[in-house]
Amino acid sequence: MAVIRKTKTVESLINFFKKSEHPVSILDLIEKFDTTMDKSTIYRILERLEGSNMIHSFIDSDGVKRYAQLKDEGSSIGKQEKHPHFVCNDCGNSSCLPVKISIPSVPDYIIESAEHLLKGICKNCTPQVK
Amino acid sequence: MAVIRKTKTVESLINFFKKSEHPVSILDLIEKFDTTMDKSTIYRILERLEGSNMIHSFIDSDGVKRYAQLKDEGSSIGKQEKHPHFVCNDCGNSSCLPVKISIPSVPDYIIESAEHLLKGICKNCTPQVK
DNA sequence: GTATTTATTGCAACTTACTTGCAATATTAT
DNA sequence: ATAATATTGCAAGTAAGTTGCAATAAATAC
Ligand SMILES: [Mn+2]
Ligand SMILES: [Mn+2]
Ligand SMILES: [Zn+2]
Ligand SMILES: [Zn+2]
Repeated sequence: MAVIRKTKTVESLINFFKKSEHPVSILDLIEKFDTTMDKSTIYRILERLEGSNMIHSFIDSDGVKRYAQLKDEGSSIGKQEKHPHFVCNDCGNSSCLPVKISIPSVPDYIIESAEHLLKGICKNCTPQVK
Repeated sequence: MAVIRKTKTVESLINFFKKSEHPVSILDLIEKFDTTMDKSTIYRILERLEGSNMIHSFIDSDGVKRYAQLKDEGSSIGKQEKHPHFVCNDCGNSSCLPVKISIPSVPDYIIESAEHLLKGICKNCTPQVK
């Protein structure tokens, strides 16, 4: 993986990820940076950022790839090489989950890694008792 | 969901799934039935078969949807509403796994369902001791 | 600083998975 | 057999993602 130059477009994207609450799809980004950068640039930058582990991605249940920042030291999730992801059935937002899911051993298969997508209701969408 | 008519194309696909060892992508099917049916027909039939629970699908780690038959009564996996899937890093074949993965409870989230994609080496690709 | 090297960008053209409208056809119901 | 309607093939369309290339901007060497 080649050097990543600190161009304006790269910095905008990095800043965006620093502030972002939830993983976003490429189309979200293309729309958001509509006037500022070309979609091919966005595709290429995301590829580089992921390749150099500054962001990570997962595949949503409809096959859409979503990108999220790699949180920094302080964050509990930052350390985890791999973590499950969550998609809210209500608002559609997704999240990185700071939990570990254990895999049972499966006869005839050697499991090397796993991807988990949990679905349900996020905190924002949960009816609250006042 | 409307009635599913037993047309030649539908029967071909059902037969194919009955014999199939592994889940297949739509593109696999389009190629396989290249001369026999139109791709739009394949898309539409798969939709109907899945809608009436005769097949099921999952999303591969590269976002590709793969379809597999719903096994019949005898099969251990047939009964399971939900099961994890496996993709071999070596041969690329995928499988339905007849195991249950337990989900830890996650604070602030209500988990309603989960999709698991395990990756590793399948039996065929495992070096065997003679 | 200036010159040099090379990564990155925007643009337009392209590829391709997937969708859609519609008229013709095949199933199913009567 | 007739009528009703689900399904099909085809051709055209949509849109996500890719690519080549010349212009530009970063990083590096001087
Ligand atoms: Mn994550
Ligand atoms: Mn399965
Ligand atoms: Zn929500
Ligand atoms: Zn294998």
